[in-house]
Amino acid sequence: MTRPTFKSFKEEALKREGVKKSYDKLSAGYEVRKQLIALRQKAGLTQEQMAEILQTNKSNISRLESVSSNISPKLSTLTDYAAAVGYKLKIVFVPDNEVRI
Amino acid sequence: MTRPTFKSFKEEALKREGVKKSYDKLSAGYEVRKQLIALRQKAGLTQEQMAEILQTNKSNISRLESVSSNISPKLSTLTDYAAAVGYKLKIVFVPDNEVRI
DNA sequence: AAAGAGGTTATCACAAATGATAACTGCGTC
DNA sequence: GACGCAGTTATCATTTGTGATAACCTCTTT
Repeated sequence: MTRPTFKSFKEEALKREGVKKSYDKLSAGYEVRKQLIALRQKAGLTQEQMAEILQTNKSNISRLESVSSNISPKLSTLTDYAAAVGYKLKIVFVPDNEVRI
Repeated sequence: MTRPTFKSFKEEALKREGVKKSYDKLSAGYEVRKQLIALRQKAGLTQEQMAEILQTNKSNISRLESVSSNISPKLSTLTDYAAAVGYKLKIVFVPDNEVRI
């Protein structure tokens, strides 16, 4: 065998992609939404008040927080939301060493 | 004074928003892009190889990584990118206790 | 039971991110 | 200098997130 180069790397990558595509988008999104709700509630705000601060409508806040929503928000949307309650966003990339069955 | 309620909270929030709007979008985006590039390079991949894994084109990868780009990527875009190099995304909300002049 | 508060869902219009193609730069190599 | 490699930039088409409005649901209160 040659040393691990692009071809093998790509296969591994695609394996990850394939297995986790739907799962990831759901879980990542799910976690974020839970955090959004928690942040807002900790600040003691309603969706409507949140909407007022962010100069939008409560329905949009609801959609953003909604777990069943399968939209993938923009980074700036999350940043704005966080800023509205006095937080900032930190994006961390963690190695994905999970065992695949 | 009454206890701190929505009105005062909103004023503070808007202050944060106003001061940091442009700054935040730049800095947050800037940091992320630097991380993206670092991740890809650590994996020893070119933009073109990255594009192949993600089944897109190298120009799109370049745009995503480009610091001068003022787009705000979708969460799923970052997640996919990270997954391609064996990482997952963790989004942390940190209190923004910075001193404002 | 009527009214209000808090949240959800549907829909439409609009803005913005992404996909795709092509042309270009800079750089090293032959 | 021609060639290939890595990355950039511009442009257009398409997809998708977001803004806005309205109707609805569930509690709670009166």
